[in-house]
Amino acid sequence: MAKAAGATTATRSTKATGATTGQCRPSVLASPLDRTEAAGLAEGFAALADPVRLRALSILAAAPEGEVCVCELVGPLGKSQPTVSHHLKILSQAGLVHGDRRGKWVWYSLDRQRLADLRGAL
Amino acid sequence: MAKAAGATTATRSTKATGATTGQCRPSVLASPLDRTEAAGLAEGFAALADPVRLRALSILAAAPEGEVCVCELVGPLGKSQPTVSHHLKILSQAGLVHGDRRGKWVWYSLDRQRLADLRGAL
DNA sequence: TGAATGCATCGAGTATCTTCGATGCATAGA
DNA sequence: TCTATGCATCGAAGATACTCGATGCATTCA
Repeated sequence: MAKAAGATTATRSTKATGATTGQCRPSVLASPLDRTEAAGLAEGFAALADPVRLRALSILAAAPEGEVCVCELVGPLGKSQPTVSHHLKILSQAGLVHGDRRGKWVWYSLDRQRLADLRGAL
Repeated sequence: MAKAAGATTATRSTKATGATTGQCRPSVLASPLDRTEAAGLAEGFAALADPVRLRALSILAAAPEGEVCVCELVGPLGKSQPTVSHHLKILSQAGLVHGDRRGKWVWYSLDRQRLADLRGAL
């Protein structure tokens, strides 16, 4: 191998990519972004990488009381109840929503802080 | 079916979810978020939903000159050259990076505007 | 022109995701 | 207690995604 052995490498000096940022929260714009931070952020964005989940989030965001039960998501999302439940679980595991059981119903609400954290990573 | 037929539905009135937002750019926080907008945003977030791509973006962001050639990404990312090329293609199709061929090398740079658009959607 | 280098594409293997019907569990009401 | 309803989980089918070795194309240099 002997990669950048000086022979014929491109002329930019992109080595030692200025690791003097001192951030506490991971950010894509912060220099190297180690594997652990990258994996954590990727998990968060993966939760956002589906139209059904994005629409579910938008419905939650637009709910007057800030929460919506599952039965009221099934219709607007146009997916079966198990599918909606599945997506809510993914959003929940990503920390983007929280479910609160009240009687027969489970009310889901947005975690705007978590959303802000992901926004901050960009 | 006859869904919310008044029988035994949850007591929140989350119908007609306040569609008076008048946004021009799609946002998850804007009310219903139609299927087309959701699909577009999901594509963008899908490009961010991989640790290798996030680390590639962070390397580009930290590059002093704002651009890095592929050969300088292979080592730090710890992936094969075809794999790195594959991820760069996905980032490129998502509009997050741009490639500029100069001689033997292709220099990739970040599209910070596109990144800002995705951030704005959150 | 010929050899070498940088990058993209192809093809294949494996893993993960999306979706649904069937089923199970918990709660509410008769 | 028995029945009905809301939601989660299970199991399976089909579609996508990640990864790499092999290969091809373009550029540079001798």
